[in-house]
Amino acid sequence: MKKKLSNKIQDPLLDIKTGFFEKVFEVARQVPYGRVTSYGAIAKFLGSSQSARMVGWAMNQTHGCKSFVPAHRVVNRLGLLTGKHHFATENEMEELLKNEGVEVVNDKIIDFNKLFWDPCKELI
DNA sequence: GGTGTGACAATGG
DNA sequence: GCCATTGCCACAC
Repeated sequence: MKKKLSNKIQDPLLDIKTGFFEKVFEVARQVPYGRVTSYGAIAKFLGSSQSARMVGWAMNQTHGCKSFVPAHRVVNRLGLLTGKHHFATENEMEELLKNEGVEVVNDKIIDFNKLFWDPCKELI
């Protein structure tokens, strides 16, 4: 039964068509422990700084991704956990960050500027 | 194949 | 400094 018509974006490794998701996942996995990054940073690293939305979209696929992607380390440029609602539980993202030593208050990362991890500079 | 949308970002008033 | 608008690419319908 080949019913994988709309399920094509289930495996990022197979998504070598565009390679966009693959890059997003790869970068996301390279985020060090206790550090965070923004969608724009990843988008910029991918060469599509204006397509930050796609990064968020890619994160949405991480749910169906077999490999673990630290999507909790990826937040918007304000350090706000905008994507927490997409996790299993809203607390999960916050707890994960706290577990890594990241201070989170009101779904916002404290010292986001300090914890910010820029793939363009760090991951080269 | 056109339209809408999406976990954003940058810009303008 | 905040609200509204625009841009952007890929995917779902």
